[in-house]
Amino acid sequence: MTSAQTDRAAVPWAHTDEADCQHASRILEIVGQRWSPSILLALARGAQRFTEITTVVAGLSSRMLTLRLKQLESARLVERTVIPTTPVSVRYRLTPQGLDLITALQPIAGFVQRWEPRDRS
Amino acid sequence: MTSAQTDRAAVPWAHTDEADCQHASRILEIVGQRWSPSILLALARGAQRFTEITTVVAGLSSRMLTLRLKQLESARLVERTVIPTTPVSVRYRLTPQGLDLITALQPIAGFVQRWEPRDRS
DNA sequence: CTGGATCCCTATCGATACTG
DNA sequence: CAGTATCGATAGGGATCCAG
Repeated sequence: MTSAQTDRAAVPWAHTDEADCQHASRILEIVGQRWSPSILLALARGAQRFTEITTVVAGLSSRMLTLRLKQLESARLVERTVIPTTPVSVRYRLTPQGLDLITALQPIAGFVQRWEPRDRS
Repeated sequence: MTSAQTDRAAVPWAHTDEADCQHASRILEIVGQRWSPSILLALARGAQRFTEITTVVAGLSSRMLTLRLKQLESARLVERTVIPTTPVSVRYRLTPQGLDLITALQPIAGFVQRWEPRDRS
């Protein structure tokens, strides 16, 4: 129990190096942004239209949604499709990568449920 | 069911509700902060002293470390222990909750390795 | 060694108004 | 419907200096 009482071979994060951490940080900084989780959740649940997302996510302005969607799109988590009707409609969908991220985020939900004080009525 | 073509019973995030999302957002906003992942990683790998962390995490100033540690502490992810030597030394450790968070963050590392383009310029 | 206090610049956000 | 433009307030972050 001197410096590291943990077994490096047994714990998965032991061989997470700085480079991985940098990469993970970028993802976490995107996902950690305000509104990002809510937007991803909305998309995961089937929302596709711009206005639909602003409706589902309470308090989200169109301005912020635009900003977030651009980020998520350049992170290749969300795909934007323009359908040339009149007027044009735009559809947003999670990419396979985005879906994978949602899956990777699931343990966080579990963590929250384990530790967050549940108010039961 | 309305417009969701997904099977609610099959996909785990389907029954993630807004409340869970709010809770998860708070965690993600903390973890997504600049330096937070690096600090958590440093602690997970055995760093305990203040200066040790600033050394391990390149570019991290004492000011930012102070701020982040306070956040992590009030989120109950990190525990601060003062050892009354002369001069006093302070030890930071991950709480069980903090360790659990690290574990919950592991899939993110997996995600990154799956999708991040390996840089071979 | 472990921070706290300032300064100062920038990024971010919300509100509002406007457009094709 | 799906955004863009602008503004003002605030929060974040780096640099620097200081203190117990």
